[in-house]
Amino acid sequence: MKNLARDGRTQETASSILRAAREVFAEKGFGGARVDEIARRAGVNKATIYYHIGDKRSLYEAAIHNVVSRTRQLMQEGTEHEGSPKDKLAVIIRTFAKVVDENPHVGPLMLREIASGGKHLPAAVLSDIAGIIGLLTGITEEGRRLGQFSEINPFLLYIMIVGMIILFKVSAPLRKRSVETLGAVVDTNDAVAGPVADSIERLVLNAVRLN
Amino acid sequence: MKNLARDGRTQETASSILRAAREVFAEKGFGGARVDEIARRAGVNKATIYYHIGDKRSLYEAAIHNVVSRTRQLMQEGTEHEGSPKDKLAVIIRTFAKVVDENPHVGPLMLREIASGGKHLPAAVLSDIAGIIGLLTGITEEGRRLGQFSEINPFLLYIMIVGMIILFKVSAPLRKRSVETLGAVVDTNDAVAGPVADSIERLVLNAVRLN
Amino acid sequence: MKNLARDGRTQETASSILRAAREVFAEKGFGGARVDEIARRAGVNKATIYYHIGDKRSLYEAAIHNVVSRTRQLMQEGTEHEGSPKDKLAVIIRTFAKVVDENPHVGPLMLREIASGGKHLPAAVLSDIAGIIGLLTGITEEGRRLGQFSEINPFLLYIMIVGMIILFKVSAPLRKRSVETLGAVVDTNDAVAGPVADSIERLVLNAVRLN
Amino acid sequence: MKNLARDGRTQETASSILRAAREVFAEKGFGGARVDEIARRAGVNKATIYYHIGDKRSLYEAAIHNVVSRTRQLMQEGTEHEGSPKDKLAVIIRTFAKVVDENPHVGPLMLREIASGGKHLPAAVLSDIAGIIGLLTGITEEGRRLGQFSEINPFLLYIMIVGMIILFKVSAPLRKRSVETLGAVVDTNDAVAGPVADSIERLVLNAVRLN
DNA sequence: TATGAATGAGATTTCATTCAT
DNA sequence: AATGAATGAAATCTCATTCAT
Repeated sequence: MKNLARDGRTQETASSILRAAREVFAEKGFGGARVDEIARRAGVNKATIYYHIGDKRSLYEAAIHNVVSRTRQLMQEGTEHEGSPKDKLAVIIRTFAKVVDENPHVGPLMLREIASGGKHLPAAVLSDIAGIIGLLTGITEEGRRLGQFSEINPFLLYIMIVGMIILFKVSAPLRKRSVETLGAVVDTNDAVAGPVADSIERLVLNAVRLN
Repeated sequence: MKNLARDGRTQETASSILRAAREVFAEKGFGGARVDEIARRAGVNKATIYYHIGDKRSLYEAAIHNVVSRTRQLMQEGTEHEGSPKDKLAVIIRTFAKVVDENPHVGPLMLREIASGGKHLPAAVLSDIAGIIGLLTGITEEGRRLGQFSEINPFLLYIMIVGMIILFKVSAPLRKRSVETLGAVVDTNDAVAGPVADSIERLVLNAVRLN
Repeated sequence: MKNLARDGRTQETASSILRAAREVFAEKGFGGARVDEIARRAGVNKATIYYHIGDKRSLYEAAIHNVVSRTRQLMQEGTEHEGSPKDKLAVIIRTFAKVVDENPHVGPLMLREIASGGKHLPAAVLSDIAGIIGLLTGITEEGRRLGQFSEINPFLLYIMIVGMIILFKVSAPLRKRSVETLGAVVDTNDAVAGPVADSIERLVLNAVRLN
Repeated sequence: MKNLARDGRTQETASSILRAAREVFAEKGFGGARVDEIARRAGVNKATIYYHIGDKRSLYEAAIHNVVSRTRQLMQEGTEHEGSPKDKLAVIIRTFAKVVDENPHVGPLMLREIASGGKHLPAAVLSDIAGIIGLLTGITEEGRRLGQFSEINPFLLYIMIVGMIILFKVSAPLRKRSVETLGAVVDTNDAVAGPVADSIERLVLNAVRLN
């Protein structure tokens, strides 16, 4: 019992640190994030971060890994029981849209990582990404075998899906600012799951279908 | 005569600073960039940067404005003489692909800006972006009037075009690393102008056409 | 029985802590030593050190006292039954050489202490040193009374004996490194008991004899 | 003129930093020294140390090198014009005694370095030490050729000379404290050049002479 | 008796910025 | 127009120590 209680606390501390790290790294990027602020938001002493996780870069890697591996897992689970390749693609899109809606830090985190060419991605994360691409490869191959899909580069597909969803999501503030400052008439809706995901789904299915 | 020579040198100094700034900000982001490194890459003393341009933020804004305003200008010029909305869209896509191919720092710079919600975008840059969206709005409206396009949110279109091109471009190192580390079989081609831009063009035209 | 067993274990824990402390303080000095590392080498939790011994300074003092008092005791015992002043000096030299050979941490520990002027030496240690000097004083006085020794400052004698033995001992790595890096041709033997102690003995007896 | 003035200031800054570093490292050892205190004693901002010299370890190495290379140089110069091997040895002893008297930080610095086995000595310093040992090797070889000296290990000779002088010097506070605390009757004189160096000279010449 | 977790205080190092020249 | 030197402020990281269990 004692150990359970202790482990519970430890677990809690570590995950509140990771949560805070996700937030701050997403908002400011690696270089702009301050360990001090992460500690403050996690409600722990700065040294506690070093005790539980390690230096700033380890913290960053843990945060990213956390997010990406969960995303991959959800996608994998979601597609296990689906029938047609089309349905599987749809599930992937909707799953990712939901993840991004529910966790507002996924988008910026992944985007920044992409922007720096994944130069600092730890192997674990890279392998998660490869896992997702692997999923897509399986789906497109099955689609081609069944005569439903044209030939498509799974990496391009990955970028299309993940990229567009993330970009839509993270561009929300920009869209709002455009409206306010410039009077532009654009959608200022934040949610990507729902109509936006539907558009993207149609777009993607259009893109891969045999014509 | 003296003054002209001096101005010439001044001009040179300033633009080598801006070039270095683009590079470093693109690679590291605002927070990760070091004024020291920008000075080193520009081949000038750090104080010279302050003399010519100002503080770090001004330098960042100058670098980004530089890039975005040129992009907008090229798009505008390219579409002025084109006929159909379809052709105009195609020009925009190809222009941007070319810009991104020729200036490898545009992608990361813009991506990071988007990732932080454009929180720090100076008004000048915002208005350039609005200008581009305005271009797209004009094109889609014309397309609808002519019964060629379905209704489409110009901001979504902007994201589709700009986002996919940039994402493809910046993901080159990641794709390469995937290949090396994980044996994935993906396209490791860097250039986006050409076949990739063609794919994106088809995709976009598919997306906007009336079905 | 239980208590004895417990005491036995306690004893063990405490002495493994002291052993580790000697090691680390000898290698790194007081300022360079880390309580963390001492705990690791002792195979106990850091807090256990505080429970058994106290803070870093107490630990340091315990470690040094441990070493010096044992040295003094051995010297005293060794000279109690010897006859001539010369023999007593010889015993002191050989005893110290043996102590230093058997406990490689004595040298560095004492050397560092001397280097900082004994500023932090606890009274107990100082009194042990005084005891050793007292031994030497007794021997030189007896030697003078018997017309065998010239007048010699016992502190200088102490430094000669202790200093040279320690210096020879601790310079072993430096000698080795000189050989490897610079091709110097020097003795790289570690042991000081034996021929080296013999040389020092001759030197010291030469130094104190009436000429 | 401008440049000279500037260089003068730079030179001054750097050497006041090195002077302060010698002091503090000598008093506290590497681990116990604080960069803050070195900056304070040098009368400069902490960052200035990093600007001119680098991190703490570089600073330490610069300080040691500074001291040891000067010592070597003085010994070399002093023995160039002396005649007999005996005279040369005497010069070396007196030179070193003088150096140690005039620069109170040499002793502790070198002693601590020896205590940690020279583990962190930069090559430059090691080569200075080798130079000194080389000097001694030359002298003893000449002495043997002339039938004046017995065979003696130059490294042992180095330790005898350097070690005893340093030990006498740095033990001054300990001696004083012994007197005060324990009523011991020992020499509390600080200077090593003079009578003490004379004793050491006699001792050393005794040690190397053919008997 | 022993420990994992946590932390306050302080250490080293970095960096944007200024200034005299 | 340009720079080397210098720095204040703040960043990252460390570490001796304590506490609840």
